[in-house]
Amino acid sequence: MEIAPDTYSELTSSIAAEYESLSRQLKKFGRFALDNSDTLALETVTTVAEKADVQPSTIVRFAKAFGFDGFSDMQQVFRTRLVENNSSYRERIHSLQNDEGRDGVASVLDNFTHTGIESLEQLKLNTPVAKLNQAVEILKNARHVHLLGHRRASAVIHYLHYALSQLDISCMLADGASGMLQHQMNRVGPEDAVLAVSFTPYTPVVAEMVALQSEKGHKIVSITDSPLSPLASRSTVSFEIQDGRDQAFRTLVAPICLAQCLVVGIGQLLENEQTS
Amino acid sequence: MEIAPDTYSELTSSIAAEYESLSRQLKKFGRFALDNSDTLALETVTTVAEKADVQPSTIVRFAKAFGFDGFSDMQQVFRTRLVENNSSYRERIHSLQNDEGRDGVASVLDNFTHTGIESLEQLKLNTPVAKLNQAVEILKNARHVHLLGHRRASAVIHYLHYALSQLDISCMLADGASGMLQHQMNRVGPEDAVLAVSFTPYTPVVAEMVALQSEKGHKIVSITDSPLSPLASRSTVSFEIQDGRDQAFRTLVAPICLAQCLVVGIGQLLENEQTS
DNA sequence: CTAAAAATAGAAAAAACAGTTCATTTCTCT
DNA sequence: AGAGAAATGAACTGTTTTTTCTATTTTTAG
Repeated sequence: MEIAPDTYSELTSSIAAEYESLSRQLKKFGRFALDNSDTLALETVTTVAEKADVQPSTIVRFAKAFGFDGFSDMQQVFRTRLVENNSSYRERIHSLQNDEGRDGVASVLDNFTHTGIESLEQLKLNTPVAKLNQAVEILKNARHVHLLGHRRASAVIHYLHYALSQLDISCMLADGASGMLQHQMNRVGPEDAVLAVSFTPYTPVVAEMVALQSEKGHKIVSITDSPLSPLASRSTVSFEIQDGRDQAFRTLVAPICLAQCLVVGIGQLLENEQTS
Repeated sequence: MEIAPDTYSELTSSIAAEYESLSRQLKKFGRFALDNSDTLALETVTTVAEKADVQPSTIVRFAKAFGFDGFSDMQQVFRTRLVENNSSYRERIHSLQNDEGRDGVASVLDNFTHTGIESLEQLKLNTPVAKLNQAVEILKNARHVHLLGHRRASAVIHYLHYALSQLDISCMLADGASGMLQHQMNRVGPEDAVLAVSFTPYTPVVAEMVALQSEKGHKIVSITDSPLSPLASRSTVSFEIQDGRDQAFRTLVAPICLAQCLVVGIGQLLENEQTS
């Protein structure tokens, strides 16, 4: 490496490109640097070294390996980034929320991050803790958890399938693959729980299944988008995530976040039981 | 002044409040400090002194007048501002995190909504529009889009599968169901594109598949979490979503949002073509 | 207008720091 | 398995940086 990168993105590219040719400690620090650019920008070598759990000399060697004079020289790159990042943020605030001047795919990004943030704020404000506790309790105690959701909701279901399995909770996708939905749902027993997810326009078959399971008296936790949803009235606990604005900006961000909360909530409960 | 402000906004208020009672040089520097917070955060006393056209000792006296130990102590306030401003942490924290005393599943909700918001802000700030355009272009022009992702990433893949299908884009899940991954990937042709999603710890088989497809010269768009990811180097376009903090709070919120941006970006392009 | 008090500038002392050197460990190739 | 090479860790050194101190200037009050 002869010539030092002079922008942050050049530096990350360089690190990524030469990563494999680096030695053990240099790799370790490279990873740290990419994940902690703020620290690199502000702290002293000694402090950075402590946080990255390497020797200060390693950091200087790292810097030299990428063509810098030393740590301070490299640090400039991280500092510049911090300032520029920051000023671009201010500019966006300045041009209000509609982000004038950004169009095409850039405005799409702005819009979705913005509505995503809004919907997370709504999620936090509108989700009753009692419901969360109830749902977590039901799911934790279930012999099997059956995951029901089609179309948009299938993303949420698949996340739950993965995450619950990690917690050693027995769960099965009722995704209707190969036309087996009926069979999959017939296996729900009285000690099981159904976790159903569905948004407008509610897939009829999902609504039917929920109704059926409800009649059988099975426990149902549902994530949906309105108290008027066919899922809401039939469920033991239902979370209604208001999507707010128009259909064009309906986002899965809040449902995914809620799903994650449920999983971690269960995880905590299980931990507590183990330690006690 | 007895107690030092510990946030930037507190400091500005203090300066404003006591401005009139300050001496000539202290006023001069106070004004400079308010107008050049970046300089204050990054440069040394000597440098700041030169730029502000005062003596270093003046700056130290200024700092002490506002209750700090000295320059370094005061500088911390400017530095934390630089970092926190980046995620507009301060503003959001007021609306979100005031809920101390919430514990159990309530604090889980608070934490995840909070980190979700942070990661969406990071997404918006750190996603180069050029990459977005490039990715959208590739996916739109592909004969078939092959969706590759396991474990946590499968949620993203399933969302994409649903959403791209809605746009009448031919896409196929390469989810490795029934051990068919190899076959599924063999069907990728030169006019196709692969959309791969993977996060730490990268599923080896996914990384292998991406490497293989890359060698064949096929177009690959990837969503991952670090420039050092095995996906990043092998892809035509790769989005690296910094997860920031510790594993416990890794969230799918940003990847899902990005996926949605890609889909809508493609949708817009298709619309424009129809109308023209 | 003068004297005392406050503020300021410059320099010198103290502290912190980056970068280097060298002994030790780890890796690699024969 | 052993010798040589490369990488690593720790202490050390020369600088830079911060802070304190003092002489000088400016301001204020009698």
